[in-house]
Amino acid sequence: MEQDADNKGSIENEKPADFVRTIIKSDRQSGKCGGKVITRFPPEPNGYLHIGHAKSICLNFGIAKEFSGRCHLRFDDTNPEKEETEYVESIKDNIRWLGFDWAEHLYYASDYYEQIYRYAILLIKEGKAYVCDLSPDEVRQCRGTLTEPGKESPYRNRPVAENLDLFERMRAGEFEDGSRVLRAKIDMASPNINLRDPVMYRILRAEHHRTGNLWCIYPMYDFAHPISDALEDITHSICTLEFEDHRPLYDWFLDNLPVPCHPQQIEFARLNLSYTVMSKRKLLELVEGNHVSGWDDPRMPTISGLRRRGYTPDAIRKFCERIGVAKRDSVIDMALLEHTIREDLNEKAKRVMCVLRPVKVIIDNYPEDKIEEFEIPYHPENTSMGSRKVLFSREIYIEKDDFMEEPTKKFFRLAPGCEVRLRGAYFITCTNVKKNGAGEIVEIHCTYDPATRGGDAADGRKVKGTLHWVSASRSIPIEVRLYERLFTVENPNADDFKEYLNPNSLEILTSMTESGLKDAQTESCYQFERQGYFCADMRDSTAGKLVFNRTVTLRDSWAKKK
RNA sequence: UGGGGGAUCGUCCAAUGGUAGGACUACGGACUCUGACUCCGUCAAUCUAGGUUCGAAUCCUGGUCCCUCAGCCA
Repeated sequence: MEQDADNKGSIENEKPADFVRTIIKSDRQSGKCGGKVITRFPPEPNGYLHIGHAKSICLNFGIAKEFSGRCHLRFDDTNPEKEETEYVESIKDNIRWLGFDWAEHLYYASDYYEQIYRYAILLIKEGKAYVCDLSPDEVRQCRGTLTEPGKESPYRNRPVAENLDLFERMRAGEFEDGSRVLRAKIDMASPNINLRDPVMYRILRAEHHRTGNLWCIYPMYDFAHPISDALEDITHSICTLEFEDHRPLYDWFLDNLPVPCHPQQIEFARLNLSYTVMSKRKLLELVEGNHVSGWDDPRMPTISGLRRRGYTPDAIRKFCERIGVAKRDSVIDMALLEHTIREDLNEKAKRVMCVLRPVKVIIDNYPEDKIEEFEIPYHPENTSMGSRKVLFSREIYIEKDDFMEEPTKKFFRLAPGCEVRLRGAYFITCTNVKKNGAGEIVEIHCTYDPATRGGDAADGRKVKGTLHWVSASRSIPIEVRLYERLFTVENPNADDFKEYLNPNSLEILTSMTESGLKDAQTESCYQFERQGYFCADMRDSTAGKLVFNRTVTLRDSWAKKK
């Protein structure tokens, strides 16, 4: 029994399993479903996937892998009014990009329409479903409230033959949209409102993204979902907490239908992240209200947005692993996501120098037409990443923030009379500054020490500060997009959430970087030293002008001191 | 005020009757050709009141608070 075909990626002996894995483990031990584990990720193709979906994807695909099972991708496309092919394509892309593979197990609830219909007929024949002619409004009124039971529909006890006839004519298109529904005959007095004769089918003349105009009746989620799961031989149907109340209905349908198996529904708490919103409705509003540039705006918590921002699949998967899975409502600190991407990129990203907000430095004792070449490693801790050549000249740019005319006590960057190191090049000392009429510094004058070539002093003297720099004449301009959190408050999940939009969530700069970066591939990530991690934008970069998105800043303990 | 869930450091997750532990954050410090990374350290929690027990975050009873459900959405 305990043979280890299931060892690869197995978690069975590792750190404490979450409650879902604990259930699955014990199901396997008891031999339930023959020890098989088949999960599914069932998105509705009515929007883009976000990091919350990534949690579910990692859970479902992760479990399948760990238990040597499989995970299906199934589009839950039972509402043609909202669903589009554009969304199914983006969803597939996102899942593949995250590193998961559904192999040949790609399904659509719409593939099961005929079977679902036959099951409905079966329920009618057994007197467990009926056609109801009440209007939507009347249905609502009869449903009762949280504290009062509902009233039975006057159509509840229609003869089977009449129900059969009516339902077939519903399918045939004889009735108007909304004029009738098929309902399960369960219990109008149930304290669980989902059991008060829920609607199974509605009449809806809308073109479906896959079935076109073949159908004018569509099954509801509650009816289609358990059947779809069962038809696919799903063993564990993992969903979010709000479906907990639906589980008795899920089970009722499966118990009353001759389905091949009865999957177990397990609910977990959805992901919430601080400083952002996660509901599709709110994200859609941001897109449609042009508060962001689209679903893939780098400020969006969508998979596409995170990708454009420079997040890696590895980091997202790691993040999902770290946040855990439980049943209590929670809000994950955005700082954890940021920590995870820093950790990943620290290892992977090549270091280069880019001066975000340039100010000119003139090295007065450096020959006017001399150009030197310095070979600087791409990564201080990983020589296998190689190195690049950086050109040095008499006039360079440094960061505006790296100079203070009247330095504060702990400031150990450039200031009049102070010596600093230019990364990989020379020590320089500031002699004086030139200002314009408005009092702004336009030139910083320095001298360099030829005996510090390469960045180390022959006499062993130390400097406290090391600055990044770029040759004024041999650097290239790039567009840099500095992103910050989308919202100004930790929890913007109120109706007026747009009031909390951060007006400074995007700042666009023209910056100067090493000329070698002109060949940067889109989506490649770099660390701009002392600034942060940046990623060549996959959409707006052109041959003439590269655009870099700031993925995340470096931790900055200096900024905190200030 | 019906039903279904949930309450552990500031935040997330563990501990399943036997020393409340880890991660993130924050704050110190060491190191440093990135004020990064790394390393070390500090602060910090069992919703509440009873009960069972040698022993309770865990079991029992009462209370409190939070989430969720009244779509022909999923």
